[in-house]
Amino acid sequence: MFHNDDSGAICAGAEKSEKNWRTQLVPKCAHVDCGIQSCMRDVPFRTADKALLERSMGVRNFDRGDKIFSEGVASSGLYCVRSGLVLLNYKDAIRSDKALRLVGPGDLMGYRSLFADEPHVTTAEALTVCNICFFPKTPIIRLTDTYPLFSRMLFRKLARDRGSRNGLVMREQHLPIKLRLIHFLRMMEKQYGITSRGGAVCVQLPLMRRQIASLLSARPESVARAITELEREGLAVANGRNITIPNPRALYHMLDSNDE
Amino acid sequence: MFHNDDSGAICAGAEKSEKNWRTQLVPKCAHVDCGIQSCMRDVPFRTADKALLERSMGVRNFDRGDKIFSEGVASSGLYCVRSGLVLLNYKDAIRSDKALRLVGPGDLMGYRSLFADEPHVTTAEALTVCNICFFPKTPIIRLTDTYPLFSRMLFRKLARDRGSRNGLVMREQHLPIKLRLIHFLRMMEKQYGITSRGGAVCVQLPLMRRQIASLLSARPESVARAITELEREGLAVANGRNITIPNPRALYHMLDSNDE
DNA sequence: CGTACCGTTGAGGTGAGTCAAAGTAAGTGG
DNA sequence: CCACTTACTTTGACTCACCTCAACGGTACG
Repeated sequence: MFHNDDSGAICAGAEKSEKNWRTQLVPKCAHVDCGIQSCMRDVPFRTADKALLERSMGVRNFDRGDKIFSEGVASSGLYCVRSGLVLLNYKDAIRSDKALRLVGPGDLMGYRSLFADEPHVTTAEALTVCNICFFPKTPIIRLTDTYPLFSRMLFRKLARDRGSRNGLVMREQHLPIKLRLIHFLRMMEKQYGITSRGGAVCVQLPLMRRQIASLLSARPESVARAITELEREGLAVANGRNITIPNPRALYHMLDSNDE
Repeated sequence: MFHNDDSGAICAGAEKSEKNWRTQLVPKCAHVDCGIQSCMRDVPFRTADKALLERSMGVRNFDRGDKIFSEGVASSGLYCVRSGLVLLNYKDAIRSDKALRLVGPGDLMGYRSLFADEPHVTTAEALTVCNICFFPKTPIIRLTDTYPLFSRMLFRKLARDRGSRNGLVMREQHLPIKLRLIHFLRMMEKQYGITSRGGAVCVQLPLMRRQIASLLSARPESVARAITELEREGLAVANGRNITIPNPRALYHMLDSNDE
């Protein structure tokens, strides 16, 4: 379970500033409104315990490029992305960086490290401006110990997150780059695509070619070439990080019948 | 969390026989002695609850090639490998089979599907004769609800399992085949290697070239060639599925300094 | 003794990596 | 506002690691 994309650094964004998580401006709604909330429904929290969670919660904004937590650092809690997009990186067998997966709004990070009680094996980097909330280890453990249902809902969420979404990117790496790219676009489109009338979908990717390439286990040049090829085939229109897919069904059809 | 290698099929081994899990000969020790036991230490189980777990536990043997559970089937519980080796397969974006990871003695299977309350996305196939025990969903959920510490220990085990071991195979697939093979051998050697005096290690791989290739996202021919090349370099001696590594440090050194 | 499958080796093709260079966009300072 | 820097993107030419296809030896099994 948990895969390796864990995390939970001590005051992770130390490189950003010494600002404490609490000092940051907390959005108007003081209550918990991130991914963990879906695990709290139906759980008969006592008022005091709910207050504990809310009190201990920290919220911070990160700029593009900021590290939210870093590999090798001990976990100090659970991170939850409210807005923005985060990339988890790890180091492979020869110690070079490799993108592992994307973490988006409503997703949790740092759980593997938290529950394993081991240092992070990944580094979380903000791809866009991010609003991220943080729950320190102690109250989280205390609440999972007190409320088994909360615990179960939390694990259900984690188990389901990994099941779908971009965890899949990693599993397709034996396919040709073009198919991996299509697969990647399909995932991004599901989460971030804007469908216009006519069926065309526009995705604004918050990743640069280098990062897409790392996710796909490829090189930036190869990604550029694959995109160019899709353009030549009329399956996509790229404009920097904006990609328009005129006919999604035609594009995804290539995954089913991989006849060039 | 959980990665996608989940599982927990209903009477999974239906293709093997209609034998119920309980009908199989249970090894002399009637108590729980598989991977889940490590999660039970220090947990203040009441006698009745411990008995419940033991009573509901099923044990079965599988022959080489048997399916323990299959993709698409709903989870019915948690599987634990006592002995033998199991391969988890999934279907990729173009619906062709791909090996995901190996599951060995003490490891759990089927947890993602169990906790996500979703069908299995993988198929578990016995690579060797396997002795596997099974805990039905209901008592497992009941016990995790009753004993938060048990729950936490269980998740800790799962989180730690994925962190190390062969989950890593998947993450190295952008490296050349030879390095992936070395990485794979290192993992297998740690678990199944027999070290003779002199430092040489002998590993008897229970996988055929085809399966190794699938794990490494490569072709059987390429695996054979990579092994041959390691032999030419004096780093390994292969005899079918027996591989002897005369000097493990020299072999693994290639991962650090990948200068051919 | 044939059938079937696994494992190995060879020959040949190709997808994708490497290297290099030019084009583009974004930020900086005068 | 415009040079200048810097980093990202794209394209081309070349190379090579790996895949494909095919043949052959070994072993198991009926």
